[in-house]
Amino acid sequence: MSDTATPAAEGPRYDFRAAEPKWQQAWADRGCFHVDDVPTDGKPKYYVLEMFPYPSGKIHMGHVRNYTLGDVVARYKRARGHSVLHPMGWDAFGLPAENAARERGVHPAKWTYDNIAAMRTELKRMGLSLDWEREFATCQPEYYRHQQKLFLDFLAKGLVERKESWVNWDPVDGTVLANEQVIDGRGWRSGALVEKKQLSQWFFSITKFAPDLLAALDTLDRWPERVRLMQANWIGRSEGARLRFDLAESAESVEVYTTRPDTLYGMSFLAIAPEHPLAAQVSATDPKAAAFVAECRSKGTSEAVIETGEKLGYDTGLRVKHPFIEGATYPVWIANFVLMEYGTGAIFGCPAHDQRDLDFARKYQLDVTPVVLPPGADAKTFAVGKEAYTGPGTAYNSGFLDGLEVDAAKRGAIDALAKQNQGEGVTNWRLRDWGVSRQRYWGCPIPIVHCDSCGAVPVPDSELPVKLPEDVTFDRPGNPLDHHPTWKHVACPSCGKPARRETDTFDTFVDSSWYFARYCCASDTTQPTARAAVDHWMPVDQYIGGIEHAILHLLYSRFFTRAMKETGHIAVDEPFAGLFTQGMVNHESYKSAEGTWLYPEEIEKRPDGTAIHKETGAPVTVGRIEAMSKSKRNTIDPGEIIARYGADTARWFILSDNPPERDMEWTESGAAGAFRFTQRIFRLAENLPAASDKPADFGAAGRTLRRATHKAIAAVTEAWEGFAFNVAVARMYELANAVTDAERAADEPGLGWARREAIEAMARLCAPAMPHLAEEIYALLHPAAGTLVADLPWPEAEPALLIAESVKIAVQVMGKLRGSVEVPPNAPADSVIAAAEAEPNVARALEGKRIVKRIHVPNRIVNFVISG
RNA sequence: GCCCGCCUGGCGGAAUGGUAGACGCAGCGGACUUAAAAUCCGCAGCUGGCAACGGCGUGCCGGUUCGAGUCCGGCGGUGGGCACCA
Repeated sequence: MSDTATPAAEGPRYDFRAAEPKWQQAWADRGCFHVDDVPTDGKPKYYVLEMFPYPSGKIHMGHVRNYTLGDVVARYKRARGHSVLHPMGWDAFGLPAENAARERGVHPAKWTYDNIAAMRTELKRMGLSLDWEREFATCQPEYYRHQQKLFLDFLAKGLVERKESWVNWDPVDGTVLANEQVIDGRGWRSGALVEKKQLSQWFFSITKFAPDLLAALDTLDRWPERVRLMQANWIGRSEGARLRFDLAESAESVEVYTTRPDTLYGMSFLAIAPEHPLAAQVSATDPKAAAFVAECRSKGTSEAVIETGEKLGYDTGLRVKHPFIEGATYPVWIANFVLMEYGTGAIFGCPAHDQRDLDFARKYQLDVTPVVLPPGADAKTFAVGKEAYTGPGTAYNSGFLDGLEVDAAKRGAIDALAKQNQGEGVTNWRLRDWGVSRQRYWGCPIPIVHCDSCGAVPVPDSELPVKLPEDVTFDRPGNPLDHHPTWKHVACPSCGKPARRETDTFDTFVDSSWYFARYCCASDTTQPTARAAVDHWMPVDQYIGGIEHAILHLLYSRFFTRAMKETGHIAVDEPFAGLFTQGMVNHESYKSAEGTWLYPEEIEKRPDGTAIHKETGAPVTVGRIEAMSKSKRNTIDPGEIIARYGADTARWFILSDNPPERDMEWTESGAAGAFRFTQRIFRLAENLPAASDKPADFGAAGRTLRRATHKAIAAVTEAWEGFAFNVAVARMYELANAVTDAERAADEPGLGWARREAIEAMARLCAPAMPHLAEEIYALLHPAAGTLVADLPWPEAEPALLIAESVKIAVQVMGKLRGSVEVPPNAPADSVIAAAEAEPNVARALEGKRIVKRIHVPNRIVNFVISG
């Protein structure tokens, strides 16, 4: 070592507790991360956005990961010469605030703003390169007044509808859930079993954009393929036919949607959803039918069915006529597997070519007639057993369709139906309109007044915002806005007579469907978006967040952006040009002998991997690694980690563990290892010799180190660029190892200069990940400069130093490695092959064989193909 | 049931079709220390061999190729999304 060793018992040399606040202050003082709404600096723009947090009160490791990833991108792009918009705010409406009000008597607003204050402090400790001047919370009237304006503009454009419809009622949250928000028959937030209930509510007409929302997925080439697939499946385009079946005994008819009109001749029944109007009609006079319908409703959507897999039906006794076969009629069943929300709420059953229909037919002994003959099958012997045939083939047993392939038969059937005026080809979508009415207090009021004379009347722009009243009580279930003694009583804006305010508030997904646009012009109080600013910054160049938002939030935001474009508030169609979905942060879980979950700090790990309870010494079961959750007590508080190791260590470990799109495991030893690294590179910086002029020539050690430095610059740049953040970290460890080697090498002229070069490169390369340490080291190297790393351009590798002095070529015989030879880079093939043949171990393998072929890949490999 | 992803040492993982296991974590051995901590040096896929050197090896089976973790086909496992979607 060229310097005295670290004295014993001395604390960490790099004092992050002093350094981190110091540099955070320096960045703030210089306004490093501020950008103008409409910049005039001529730099290319780059908008980095991480999904804004719900203010629960404390940040968790998922936030640390999310915001670290975003900060790496923001700082890197900034160094690359972009003007970077990197804002932060709060998704501040939502049920937890109301739950807190009900449980603890604290007002939702106070609870929310207190939480925001606490979380802002914690976030600021992370040292993120944010423009805090753009901060807002969606619960501020200054934000939601513009949202109300957007709603009114959408309404005027015909993008909002009020519909009477069956809704999912969450009895615990006392709120309506969109179908998309019901999971296994339970509310996605409350977990309560959902009941069906009919309500009148507001819908955004997202289905009007279904074709475009689907088609435009192809343009999102910087989105993960699987997210695009998930959205495509969710939108669910299908081609089929809508056709009318006439009832045999009356003039009425039933409309059916099918994707397989080619199998009409294989029909054996017609089935309708329990919510279908015809089912209600039958139930009116048939108590058994009524009982069956009631049973289906109380069973909820799917859970019981999933468990039993049983398809249940009730034969109404009604019969329908076949559109093609004169005189043929089929029974009409009410079936629990037919969805009212999809297609027309009625299907025709062709058991031979649909598995569900087949299961149903077998259960109730209905006919199974195959009408599609698989290629090569014999029409006389082909039969359907327990598996429906859904593959390609030729129509048979199908009258005029006989002999046609599936696609041709579909067209033939549709043409015939159209000719008879009984049906037509249609495109069907799985996507449904977005119901946004919520019967709760802590949300954005829907700016509508209900008048007995005029109906639903929009609140005039001049009266916005419709503010939430502050004096509300939570002493009974239901919506406090509805209970409020005066708030809802207003004069009709249209006729002036007494009328009532809409007491529903918006789904909080509305708040998060346009916040990214608002950030661009957060200080403009007059309008939702200032076009010059929004047109400059949008779309978001890199959006980063959890995969759990792959469908709803992203799809709603895509809809909102289109609706805002139609109403003149934005120029783009797509809000997010680039999307990155991060994995979860997991941790081991621990259980005591009594079966209770234990916090990580309550246990002590032993070298063999087992664990004991710290206080009692009792053995502890080390459970599986799973998502951090309060109930499992396997949470790690980022605040404590930052207090103990500093923000840079937390950021570094979270980047280093694994690729950012995968789930990671937070480990104590990994965090400690990251901390050691921060100390190590600081020590390498402290041990540097004094600055000197760049020498004309370097010795062997100096040349080796300089090559390592410039290779690292190239490799880390590529890794940051490609979201291979764990690889970037690995390359910096390699550089640190190279500096350590140089530190230990015999001194030679210029080596000190090379070491300083390496450490300066290290500081600047690691700055996106460890910005405080980077500043500290840079200041150590340039005490008088007064320059911040945050303001420096990105380092460039010298191309000449990326070329190795010699390369090691692997030599294979028949694809098996037999040795290697050291040759100059780009050496001529002849000389490389000659050297390879001469290598002793290779020569032995070649002895007595005939070389059939010599393969030479420059700078990489030689392979001999031999015979005999 | 449908759709998607993933599968590499004890662990996280690296690897434009070209020396599999970089880098880190954990581990082992050593140096320093009265001792510990910290730090530094070294070892480390499995297997045979004293060694030189060999055999096997990226979930399994096959294919393409001079050469496959990587490309293709099939199978298995695992994780996720959606789900009676007609």
